[in-house]
Amino acid sequence: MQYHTQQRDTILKFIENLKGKHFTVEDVRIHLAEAGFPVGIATIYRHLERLVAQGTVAKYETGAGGAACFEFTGENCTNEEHFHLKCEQCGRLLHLECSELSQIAAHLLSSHGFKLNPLRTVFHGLCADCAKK
Amino acid sequence: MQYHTQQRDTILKFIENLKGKHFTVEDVRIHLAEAGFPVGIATIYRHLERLVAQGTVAKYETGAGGAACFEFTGENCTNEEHFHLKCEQCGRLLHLECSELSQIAAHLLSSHGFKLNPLRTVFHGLCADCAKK
DNA sequence: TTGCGTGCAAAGGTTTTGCATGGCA
DNA sequence: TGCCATGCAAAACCTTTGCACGCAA
Repeated sequence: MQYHTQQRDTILKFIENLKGKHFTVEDVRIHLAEAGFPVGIATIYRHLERLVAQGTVAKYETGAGGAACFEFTGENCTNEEHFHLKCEQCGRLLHLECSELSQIAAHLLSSHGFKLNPLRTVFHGLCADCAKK
Repeated sequence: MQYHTQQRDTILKFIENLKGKHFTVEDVRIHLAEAGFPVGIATIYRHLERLVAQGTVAKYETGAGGAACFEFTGENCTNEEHFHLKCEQCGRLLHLECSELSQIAAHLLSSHGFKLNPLRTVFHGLCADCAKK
């Protein structure tokens, strides 16, 4: 059973507006605090954990030491074609929609029996901007 | 300038023998301690950091909370076709050599200007064993 | 009233850093 | 001798957990 609390609603409202963008636990905490409704970090972690388990939110672990990134995906999440690129130089996390890339999920499954989770997979490398230099 | 120390040699000898396998800082520390030549954790971190910068060792950050995985690749590292799969259920980090997959690196570069670093990229999902269940 | 949600603080684990000491060149 | 390397301990960082209290149903 799940209660409706002010904290839950406030968190949900904030991250729903970030659909298509990623955020960290700190982002949520700071925003809520600045909005005049501070919420404990543990509560934010607990809600996000639950939302991830439900599939409403995706979690990207972009490397030890740095904070994890989350992203609101919504209930009917069909973004199989949505990938993430993490630049090793500038540190940015970029979004990439590419149908060609989604073929690799099919390949991994049919040829290697591995069921790829695009919502957790992050490609590491150099972004176009940084590669120029 | 870089000095030749016993610690450096001992660490290098150990991880060279692990070529093709991955290891954590703890693995190194425990092995060296059991071998009768304990080395401080900070030293292991500092050496691995340097080796990663040199390109001799690859580092995989397999998720916050868990320890990072390293892998000795050697100087003339040509394993562009070598990828890693991390199972979300059993936690294993699997190696995968697949020429078809290496095409995605080419695609990312030509179509999106992103220079993929296979040595840092980890695919997340369910391994064949866990997917059966 | 029942029991989940909340928040604080403490604990957990990994990694980094400061500083005095020790070893290589 | 000069400088880098080492190791210990402390700190930093993100995240999880224990526990008492508060609030939703």
